[in-house]
Amino acid sequence: MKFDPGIVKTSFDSRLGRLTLAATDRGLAGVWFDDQRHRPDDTQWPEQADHPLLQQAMQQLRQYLAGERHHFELLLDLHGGTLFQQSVWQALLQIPSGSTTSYGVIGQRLGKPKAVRAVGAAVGRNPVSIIVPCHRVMGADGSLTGYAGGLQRKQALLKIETSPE
Amino acid sequence: MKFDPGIVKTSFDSRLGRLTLAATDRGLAGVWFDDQRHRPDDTQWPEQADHPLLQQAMQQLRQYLAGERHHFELLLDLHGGTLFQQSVWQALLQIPSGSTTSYGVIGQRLGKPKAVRAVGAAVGRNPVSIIVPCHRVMGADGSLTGYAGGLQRKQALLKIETSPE
DNA sequence: AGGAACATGTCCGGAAACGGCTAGTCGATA
DNA sequence: TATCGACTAGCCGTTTCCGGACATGTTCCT
Repeated sequence: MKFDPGIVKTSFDSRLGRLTLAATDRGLAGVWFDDQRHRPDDTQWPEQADHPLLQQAMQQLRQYLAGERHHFELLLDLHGGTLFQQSVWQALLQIPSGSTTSYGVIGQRLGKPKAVRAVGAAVGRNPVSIIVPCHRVMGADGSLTGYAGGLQRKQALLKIETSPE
Repeated sequence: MKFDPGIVKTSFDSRLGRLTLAATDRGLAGVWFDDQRHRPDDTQWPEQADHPLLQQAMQQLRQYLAGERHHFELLLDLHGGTLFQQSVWQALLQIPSGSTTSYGVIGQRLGKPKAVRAVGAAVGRNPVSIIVPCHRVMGADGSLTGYAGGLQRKQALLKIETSPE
């Protein structure tokens, strides 16, 4: 995955582990757990903790993880990634908080009912964890399948979203 | 490769095999392992063991191989060889002891980024082994590629240069 | 005079492997 | 029967890997 040269980042510790956020001049481009899979090499990206968008994102994430917020209001930059991946990520944004769907359903919505595994792969490459809700995708039978940040975290996120208050 | 008619030579046994040294009145013109490739026919060259330059070279080589010396102070005569070859050999002299470079990098430095194979060929024709450090050239991926005196020796030389003391 | 061979590196195309899947089958249970 | 678990074979975009073609200066051989 390729990222803008003008990218900047910052990190903070959350209840689910340390998170790193990245932004381009087009919007929020990434949110990764430090130990998750498919994490890009961000060693060359300059740190800029006072970036306004990163500040907003950090605050909204804190609120969300505390159960005080259910959806995000942030400008996203999902330009990295192939066309197919982008369409999958867009589909993820349609899943309302508190509900889930399956890889097959997403494939159907994209008009490629048989590209199920490909959907799985694309979901796994989602660069903006939590905010682009890749954790709301389950197996067709409702089973907790996979998560780049570990099933533990996937379950925790779902629990936050379905908690009564 | 053509050599001066006034050339003289001498030989000695080293830790890495028997070495033959040759000098013209302009400087040290050659250092070859007896079993290496591209070795000139020196049968007609007169032996002159007490030649001062050859004596100095021999001593410095011994010190180097013992790890007691890291760079050489000798007058070199690299007139044999084409213009291109000479430019390559000059480039070799720029590589500091203890570090390495690649054939491609040398090509770029010479302004001929695509003449990589030619560089390889020229490096292989280096007449002054060890002192003109052709052994400090690796493949682009860091692989131990080739050496007229055998990869065994190439590795041994690199090890000497990177040894702590 | 002409062609092959070299101590390489880059690029490109195609083949194969790899997934955060699914639906179907087949026995083994209660 | 009805259900469940284990196993299988398709499905498909992406990534990775491998093989070939090409560029370049010199030498050696015909």
